[in-house]
Amino acid sequence: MAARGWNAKPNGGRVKISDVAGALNLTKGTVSRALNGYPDIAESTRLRVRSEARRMGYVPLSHAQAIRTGRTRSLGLVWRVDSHDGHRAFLSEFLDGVSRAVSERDWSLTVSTADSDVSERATLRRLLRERKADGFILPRTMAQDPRVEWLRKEEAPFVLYGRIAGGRGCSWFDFLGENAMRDSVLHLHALGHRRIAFVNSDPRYNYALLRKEGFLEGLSARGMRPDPELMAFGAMTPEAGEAAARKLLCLREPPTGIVFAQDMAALGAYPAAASLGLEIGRDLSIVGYDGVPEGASPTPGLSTFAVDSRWAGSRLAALLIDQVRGASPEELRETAEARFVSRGSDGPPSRSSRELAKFINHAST
Amino acid sequence: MAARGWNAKPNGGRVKISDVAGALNLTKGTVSRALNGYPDIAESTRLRVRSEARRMGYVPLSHAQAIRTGRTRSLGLVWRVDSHDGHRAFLSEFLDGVSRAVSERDWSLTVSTADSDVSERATLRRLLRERKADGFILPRTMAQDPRVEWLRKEEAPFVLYGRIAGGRGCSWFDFLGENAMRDSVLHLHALGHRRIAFVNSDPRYNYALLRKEGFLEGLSARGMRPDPELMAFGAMTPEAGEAAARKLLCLREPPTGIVFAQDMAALGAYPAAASLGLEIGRDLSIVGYDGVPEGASPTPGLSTFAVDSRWAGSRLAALLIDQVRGASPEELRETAEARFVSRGSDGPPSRSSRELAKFINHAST
DNA sequence: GGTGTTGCCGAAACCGGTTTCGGAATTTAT
DNA sequence: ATAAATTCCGAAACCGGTTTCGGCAACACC
Repeated sequence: MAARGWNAKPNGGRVKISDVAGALNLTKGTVSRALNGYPDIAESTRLRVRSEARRMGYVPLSHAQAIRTGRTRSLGLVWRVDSHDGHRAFLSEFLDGVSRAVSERDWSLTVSTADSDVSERATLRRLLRERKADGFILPRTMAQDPRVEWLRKEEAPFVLYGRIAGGRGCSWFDFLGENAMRDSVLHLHALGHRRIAFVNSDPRYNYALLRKEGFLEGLSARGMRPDPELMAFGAMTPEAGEAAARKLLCLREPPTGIVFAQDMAALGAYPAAASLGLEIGRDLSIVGYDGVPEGASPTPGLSTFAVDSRWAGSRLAALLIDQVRGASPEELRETAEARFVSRGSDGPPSRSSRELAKFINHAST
Repeated sequence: MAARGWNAKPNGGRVKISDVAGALNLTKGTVSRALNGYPDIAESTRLRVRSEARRMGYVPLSHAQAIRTGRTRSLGLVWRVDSHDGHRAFLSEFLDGVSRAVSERDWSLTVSTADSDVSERATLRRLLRERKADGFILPRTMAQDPRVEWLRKEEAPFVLYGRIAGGRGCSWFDFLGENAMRDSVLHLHALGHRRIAFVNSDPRYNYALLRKEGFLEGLSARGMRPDPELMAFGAMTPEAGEAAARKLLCLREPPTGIVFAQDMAALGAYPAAASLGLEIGRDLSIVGYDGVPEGASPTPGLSTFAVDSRWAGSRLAALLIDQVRGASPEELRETAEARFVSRGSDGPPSRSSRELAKFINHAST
């Protein structure tokens, strides 16, 4: 029969630190130090305080703490809404990952949007000045990322979604897209493809550089030498992907397999192939990257390396919280592998490159 | 030559209220009252304070205010990630709308996710107890919405995205989906369609009920009487939409036009039609609702009533802030019309219903 | 048995605001 | 001219925590 029901809920019903202190015949200062791990509290007292606080359901008001500590126990996320790449499709899952990690630790998440570098900077500044965030999650790392410089100068904690070259003092989480690109090449080679193209995305993003390396690594691992004609870049939409695919297929030696750095671009290969009378998965094999849900719709489905955005969000939040709590940034780096999802857009080539060229010329005349 | 540069930035560089007070030879209490519109401040003083505060770039720390006022100047949004309907596609734009409205007013947005009613409730409770949000935006109003009851009991401000029947003390923003449904019927009728079906979404959502009303209203406005066989519901995905469309088309008197309550379901009509040898826009006309980007991809594109999610988010945030500031909830209700986007999936019927039935039977045998 | 240490906690200042209270100066009423 | 009411601001308490400081015991040391 534990003596429950003693708390008369005088104010809004919330249990405050002085309530806990009163119940234990301690002062609020002592309770605070006990809960925050100060060394000048007897271990026995600390335990008493902990259990009583839990029993009473005491949770400190983060903004009341913030006034003294300057920290709000909240993370900031500024989402770019101007670009139309495939990332937006993952927002829901990414947010979910962040939100879970954050909630589990009794932190919270402040979200804002921005439509340009300028407004993004302004938003970061505002959130920081008003202490709405103790640190930031920065999606889509760029090769030259102005946010990094600025946050470094402000001494604000941050984690990058995506690695960055020479990232002194930077934390990140990233998927090893280069491995996926390499494996795509190996996979297509194993299926019999000998002429493999690469459609990259915008090289301003750091991951694009890495994925290109991976693609080249795959080629050289199988003794194929890179052909500049087979390397395109800047494709982040179905339209751009379609144009790139069409251009590649109209070469004198067209590829029988194309590796795309992004699913959204890879989806453009479907209309491109259709307009040339090619069947995807037979006449032309394609492999994507990202795992967007739209990849499951076409026939055959898009084989791709799927990325777990929820996991990314979750890890980024965890890393950032650790950093705010004092961990050294450079030790907070994690990577993971994308997972291959076979759906039918890849298969043994029905024709060699030369035969394919003939077929295409025939069909289009 | 205004005397700038006087502020020596003793602490973290932030201008605090006592700095403003010091610069004006006033006390911080007076400055606070001046800025917050207390009546016992001379108008001349108020102006001096305002301009000096602006000049110095003073912005109060919301969590420092919160400790006394209990309000954080932040909105809460709990996003459901369990269901797979079309709404998730709009998250990015919706967030952008909310974020803009919120930033303009120097408020902020706390986002969390939930995957069930239980966890949503728990999240709301947590955000409220920790004062992470002064009020909530509730997406996707349900006909019987437990969140409404609960928040009412807690006396927490909230706004609904979607109307609710008998919404005593409720604020909302909503698009008049019923008008879109009605207009879809009128539009198809004007094109010559005389047998028009309706594929609704989950009737647990309140908007589904309204849209059904709108559809029926359209029928009766043109003297067509509703046929239960032509009314389906529960379709929120392409798969479900496909099944519903296929079932409708295999009726003895199939519809020549189908009105879908959601684009995501309408997209299922494409494979359904293709498998029966029907050409969309000629043999079968369809009209959707929502305006998801995927609707532009198929051939022909999906004609639909597009909803401006950014605007919705923006208005909801504005309404909620007004409510937190003291406005009466029932006066904070707004609606808007969805905008018709013609893309080709609607057209004059190539055949009558009877002829269509014959054609389908012929093709499938 | 005095004298340092050490362990542990209470008291009080503090963070950056808001709000109450009281009183001086000015205006209005008598 | 005096009393009463008003206007307007300073002083100080307050919100719910954190952090510093000092001192009382208990213990160790010589």
